[in-house]
Amino acid sequence: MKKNAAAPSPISLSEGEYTTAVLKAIENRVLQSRASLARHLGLSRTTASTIVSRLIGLNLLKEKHSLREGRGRPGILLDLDETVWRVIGAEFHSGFWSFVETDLKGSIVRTMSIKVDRGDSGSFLSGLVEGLAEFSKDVGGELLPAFGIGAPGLVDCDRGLIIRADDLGWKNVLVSEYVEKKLKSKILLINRNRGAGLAEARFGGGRGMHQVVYIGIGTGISAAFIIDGELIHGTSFGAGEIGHITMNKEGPLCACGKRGCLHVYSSGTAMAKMAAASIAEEKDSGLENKWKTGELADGEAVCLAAKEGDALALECLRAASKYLGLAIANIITIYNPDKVIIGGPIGSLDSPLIDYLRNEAELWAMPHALGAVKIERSALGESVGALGGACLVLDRKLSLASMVRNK
Amino acid sequence: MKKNAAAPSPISLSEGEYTTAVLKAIENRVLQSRASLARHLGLSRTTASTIVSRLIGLNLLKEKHSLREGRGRPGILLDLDETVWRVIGAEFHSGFWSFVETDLKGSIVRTMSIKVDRGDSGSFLSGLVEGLAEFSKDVGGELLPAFGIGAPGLVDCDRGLIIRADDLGWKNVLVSEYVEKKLKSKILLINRNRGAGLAEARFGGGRGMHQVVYIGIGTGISAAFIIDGELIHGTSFGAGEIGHITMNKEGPLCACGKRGCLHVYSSGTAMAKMAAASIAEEKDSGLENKWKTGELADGEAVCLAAKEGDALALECLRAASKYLGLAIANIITIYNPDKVIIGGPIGSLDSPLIDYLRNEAELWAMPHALGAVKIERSALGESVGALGGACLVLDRKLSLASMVRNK
DNA sequence: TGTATTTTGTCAAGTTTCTTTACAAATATC
DNA sequence: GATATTTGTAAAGAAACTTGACAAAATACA
Repeated sequence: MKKNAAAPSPISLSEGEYTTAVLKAIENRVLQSRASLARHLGLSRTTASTIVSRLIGLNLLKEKHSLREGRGRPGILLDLDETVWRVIGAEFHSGFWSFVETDLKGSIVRTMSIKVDRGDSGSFLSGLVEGLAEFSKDVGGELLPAFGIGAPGLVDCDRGLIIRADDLGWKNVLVSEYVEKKLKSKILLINRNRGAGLAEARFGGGRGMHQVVYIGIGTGISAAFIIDGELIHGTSFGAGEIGHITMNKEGPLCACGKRGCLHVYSSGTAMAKMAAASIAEEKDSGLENKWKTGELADGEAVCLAAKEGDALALECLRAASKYLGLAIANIITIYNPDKVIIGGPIGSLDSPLIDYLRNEAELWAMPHALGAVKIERSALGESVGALGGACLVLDRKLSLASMVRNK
Repeated sequence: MKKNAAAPSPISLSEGEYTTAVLKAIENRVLQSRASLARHLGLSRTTASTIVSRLIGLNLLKEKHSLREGRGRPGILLDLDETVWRVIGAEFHSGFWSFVETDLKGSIVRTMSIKVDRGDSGSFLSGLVEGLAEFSKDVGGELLPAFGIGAPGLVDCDRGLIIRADDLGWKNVLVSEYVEKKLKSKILLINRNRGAGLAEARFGGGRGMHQVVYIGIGTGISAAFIIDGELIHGTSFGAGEIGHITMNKEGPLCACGKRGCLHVYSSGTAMAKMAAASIAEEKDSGLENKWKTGELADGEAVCLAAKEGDALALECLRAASKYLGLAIANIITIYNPDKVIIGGPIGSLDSPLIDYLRNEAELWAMPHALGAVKIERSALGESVGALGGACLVLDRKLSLASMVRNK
């Protein structure tokens, strides 16, 4: 019988519904012995046992010490097996490719960074291929056969392409297609800020939370919304673009053509401009020296100066917080999350920014929603965007691991 | 063997994973013959056939005419069976309980409305019980044994209680517990505006859409976010409370204690106040007459006057749209929906409001997100909140129907 | 027109998945 | 130390899904 040529791809109900459920339950640290898994998932102990055996066989789970509690025979604790499989994620950021190798628990075991010399999308792609090939050589375990990539710009996750990245001047960069051809390995693409948010929600301060909002502050501002560990993409992969919400219709002109975007008030770029303007008015600041000696006073420099107590820098942060704090307050009111994580190159710095934001948000958010939320600084380090890429691979660990083992 | 007393309720993987999938596929009008269902869900034709037989046996599906297309034997089209089961939903609104009876497709076949004399939560509850008992008598089919209720205020859907309803002065109204005791039937509770949004997303203009935003405009303003037909509740059931986002820190004082909430600019209450103030300044308006003869010029009256071309009323709508349109623009930018539905007692009126809102939103939303969205007026009629309640019952139609048939 | 081709829906038989029943092992309680 | 309780696994049985076969109902083509 010939197969229907025009057949749509089947809606896969995931391989072994219960197997996925068991893995998820253990990841979420809900319950851990075979018997408690069975109760929790409404399965017989026997079935839970056979599923666990299969997962142990795939090196996805392992047994830990016994759980001594209650009356009868103690159960054997189960946990993700972080000793065998390894995952590679990558992120492109300000001219560099960063790579991370993680275990199944999302712990980073190795990193690498390479510079991409030119700014065109071709160099971006070849840099990625070379970096992945190089970085894959020294993997300290078995590699799950996929790479998760955090890319700049508007990303079509389904088709694996960058629809456009305006600051870089790119359009329709077919990342997955190109890299998959070169490396014969599945490529999973995501916007780097959404990836960072996903990583924070899964492995950072958002762990175990219900609705997480990640606010990434760098040269721009971007958000990610994660519900029960799943990212909200939006209809055309644009959910989270808070940098260009309008805070003030009569505000300064933004690069996007509109007036009064959040971006012109609270981004790293905005902070740097504000500092420069103040310095031009010859206010006293530590930044002045650097500025005069030719160093670029970017948003990060302003934050670090603020941390040292520099009055001018503190004023810049306070001004930026007024608008971003209000935006966060409104997001809390609208969306009722249980965690807001402030991250990105600027947001994750140890500066007074987080306190300013919290104060401002507490002033304007609705009490009921405010009572349910915690606003925290990012807990994960530098490579969080690449870790976000790794999350995409980890989502598929069951099918990837069985693919490797069955061939 | 005694059951574990402290056992948490099992995560039911829904009864028959594939059965649910088949029902969903037919609801979404994706595919309709047994064979195409099988392909779509990755099942054998035999299994699809047996599942369909069971669903037909439960009167959830029925066969329609044959599908004549392509080469071979034509498949038999399947559709929801709207002739047997009936669902009852209810909504409380401005002192009235509204009831709807619907079929499995969410079509309203009968309605009823009763007045609740007093404003206390006791009368609210007894009115509901009496209304449900009364309305259930004349059901034109078999009743799915649950009632879906759209209630005012902040609703805990899991526990079936109104946490609080500030405008009514209620706190901790245990709706489900009370009604279930009286009527021996399962009660499913939801906030009436979220219910309305859910109904619009499922059966109104949001049908088949990915991410729907419903904006309900009445005396207050409230939103609902629906992704793939599922409502976003928020961590503490507060998602959607856009009435109290801050539009202007120096704005007028709101009843909530903050300044410049969307509520004080764009709600029905705000429109009415604006109109009254303008009339006090003796501007010319059709409203003036009604106002002077003692009729309350509420937001709906303002909208209707605006529709008739009244200059003063038009000005009120335009002013209200400036803020609400901006809020909608920002929601579009942040959330990237494919449909924004303007509803509620005021939003669903045939007035110029929708055009004003659209114009304003188009001015301020990010082009990429704007290109993906359509802003439309509510398509469903009056009883949309009660229909939202019915949605909750329809979500459980499989288990409810099999419960009835197996006992 | 008649025959070949294609696709659907269903039956019977076979496979896989999950459950039930039973039991040894490991701990707490009395 | 005896009893009660809970865990993990094995063997047999039940349920769910697949395979292969076939009649039925349409189109395509000679």
